[in-house]
Amino acid sequence: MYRNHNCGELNLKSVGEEVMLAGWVQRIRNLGEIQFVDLRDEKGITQLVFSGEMKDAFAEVNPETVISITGKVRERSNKNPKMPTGDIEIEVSNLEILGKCKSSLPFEINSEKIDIENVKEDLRLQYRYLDLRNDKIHNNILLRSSIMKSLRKYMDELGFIEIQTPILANSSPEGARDYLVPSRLHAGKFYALPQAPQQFKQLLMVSGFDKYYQIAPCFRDEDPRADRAPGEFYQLDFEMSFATQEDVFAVMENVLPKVFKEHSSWKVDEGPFVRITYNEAMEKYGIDKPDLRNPLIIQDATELFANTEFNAFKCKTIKAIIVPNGAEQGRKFFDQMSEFAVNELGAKGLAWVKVDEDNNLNGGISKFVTDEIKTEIGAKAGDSIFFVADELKTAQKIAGQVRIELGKRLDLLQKDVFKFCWIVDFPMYEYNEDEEKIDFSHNPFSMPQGGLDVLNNKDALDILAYQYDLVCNGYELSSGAVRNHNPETMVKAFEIAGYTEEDVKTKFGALYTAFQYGTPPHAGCAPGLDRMVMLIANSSNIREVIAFPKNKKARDVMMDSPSVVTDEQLEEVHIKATEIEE
RNA sequence: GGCCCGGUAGUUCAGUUGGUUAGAACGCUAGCCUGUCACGCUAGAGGUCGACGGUUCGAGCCCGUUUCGGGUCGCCA
Repeated sequence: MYRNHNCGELNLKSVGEEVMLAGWVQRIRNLGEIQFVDLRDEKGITQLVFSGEMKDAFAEVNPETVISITGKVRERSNKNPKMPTGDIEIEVSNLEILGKCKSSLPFEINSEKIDIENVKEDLRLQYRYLDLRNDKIHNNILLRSSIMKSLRKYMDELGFIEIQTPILANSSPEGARDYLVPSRLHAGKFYALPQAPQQFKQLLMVSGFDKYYQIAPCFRDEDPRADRAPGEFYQLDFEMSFATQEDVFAVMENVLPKVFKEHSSWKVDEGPFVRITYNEAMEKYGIDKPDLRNPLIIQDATELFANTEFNAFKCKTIKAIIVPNGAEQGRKFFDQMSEFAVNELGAKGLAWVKVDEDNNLNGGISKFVTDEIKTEIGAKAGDSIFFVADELKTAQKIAGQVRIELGKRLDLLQKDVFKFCWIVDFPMYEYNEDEEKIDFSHNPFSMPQGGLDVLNNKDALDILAYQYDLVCNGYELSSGAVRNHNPETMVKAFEIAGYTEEDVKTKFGALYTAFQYGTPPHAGCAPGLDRMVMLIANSSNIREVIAFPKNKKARDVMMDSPSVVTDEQLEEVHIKATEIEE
C-alpha cells in the first residue's frame, strides 16, 4: 500500500518502471520550476523529482516529513557517483503525506555540517527517536543486533543452550547496590533486580544443564562512567559444567575473534589470547586492564637506586618507563608530563633522563643516574626514561597512568587492531585498610587455587583464585571464574572474610543447600555486550550503542523516569509516602 | 560523595582589558531560480547570555551561592 521498493535498491535496470517508495524527506533542493528531494528509509536514499504538474505539490512539505510517492524510474542526466542509487531518480506523479513534521527540529538530522555526537547529549536523549534517525547512531543499533545474532549462532554451535533467569530476583548482600522492587503480596519484603544471574546460572549447573548462556540484563545502582552504562546493561552470560579455566578460555577464543572479524575491518587477535598474571600486569602495566596496543612497558629500577644520593628516590620503589626515541622531545614535553603526573595523578614528581646520540645520559636527573641503567633496563641512544618513585602499589599505579598518557601524547598505540589478553591468578582476598579486615578481592564464589587445603594452611592474602578477566584494548570486557562448588570450601572461604556458616546459609541459602546434592565442577564468564558493541563500533561512549540509554544521573530524560507514583500505588506495596524536600 | 570541565539564537560555536544596539555558520521564514545533490542568490525573524545574589557609573565577562549536564576518583562481589 505504501511502497513496493526500498530507497536503497533501485538502479538503471529499473528504468521505466512505475514504483512506490515511502520514507522520510531528508533534503529539499528547490530550484523553482523543478525540485529535487532526497527520500530516506533505513535502506538508503533515492532522489525524487517534482516538476511540471507536480512542481507545487511539495510546497508545504518540511524535511523529516514521512511521505509515500508513486513515480517512474528514469536515468539521471547528471549522475551522482557518491550515492548507490545515483544513476537514477524518480519522476513523481503522486504524493501522499503520511506523517507531517514540524518545521523546526531540536537538532539537524543527518547533517553533513555537524557531527551529531557534538550535539548536547541531554537534548539528543530527550529526542532519542530523532537522534536514532541519524545514520551513525542508527547503524550502531543495527550493528548491536547483528552482533547479538552472531553471538547466539556461535554459542549454539558450541552446544550452549539459552535459558532465561528471573528479573524479579533477590537482593544480594555482597557487591553493588541493588535496585529494589517492593512486594505487594508480602508486606515489607522486596525483590531486587539481578546484578547478574550469578546464582541462577550456578544452580542451572546443579540442575544438569551442561552449557548455559543468556544475553542477560544486569542491574546495578552505581555511578556510571563513559564505558559503564548507568543502571542497566547486558552481558553474554555463560557457564559450563565439568569445565576448567582453559575450557572457558577456549570458548571465548573461538567466539569473540569470529564475531569481531565479522563486524569490523580491524585486525583481530586470534586465540589463544595472551595470558598475564595479575601481579605481572601490575608490574608491567600498572593496571589490571592493560591496553596492549601501547608498546611501553614498566620496569623495576629499585635495585639501581639502592644507594642513590637523590633524596626523592631514597627507600622508595622505583618504576622506569623507556620511551624509544624519546630523547627528541623538548624540555616542554617533559615538564608537561611532570605537571600531569603531579596534578592529575597525585605523584610527588616525575623524574626523567635522556640517553643522547653519543649514548650519554643527560638532562633531568642524569647526575643521579649511573650508566649501568642502560644495560640493566635496556635503554638505547636516543631513548628517554621516566621514573616514578613511591610505595610499591602507588608507584605501580602512577607509572601505569604515565604509560597510558605517554601512549596518548606520543601517539604510540597500534592502529586498527583489537588486542585481547586474559588477566589470570587474581588474589582471592585483599586487606581492607579502613575496616582493618580481610575482604574478597573479586568474587566470593570463585574457587581458591589449591582448594580447602590452601584456605586452611596458607596466608589468606597469598591465596590466588581461579578468577580471570578478559581485556580488550584497555577495556575490561569480561570477568569470570571457576566456581567454588564444594560447600565445605565455600564455608571456609567465607569464614576468612568474616562470615559464619550461618551467614552463608542465610545469604546464599539456595546455593549452599544445592551444593549438598551433587554439584559438578563448573566455570563461566560474562563478557559485557554493550562494551563489545562499543569497541566494535569504535566509540568511546557506551550510550552511543544503546537505543534508549539513561543519562549520568540514571534518568531517562525522554520518558522522564524515574517519576512520582500515587499514594495509592505506594499503599498497595506497603510503602509510606514521605515528604521529599525539593 | 570528592575533584575537573561546561551551560550565550532552534543547533554548533565566537565574544578582546568589564564599555554603544551580543555576533558567525547551519537551520527556520519569505522572494527569485529547470539539473541540483552540503544547490545558489536576496531579504527577514529569532537571545531572561542556566538561575539567584554581590562588586561596579556600567557585568555575557569579575566574586559568591545554586542548578543542570559531561569526564574522572570513590563505587562497580
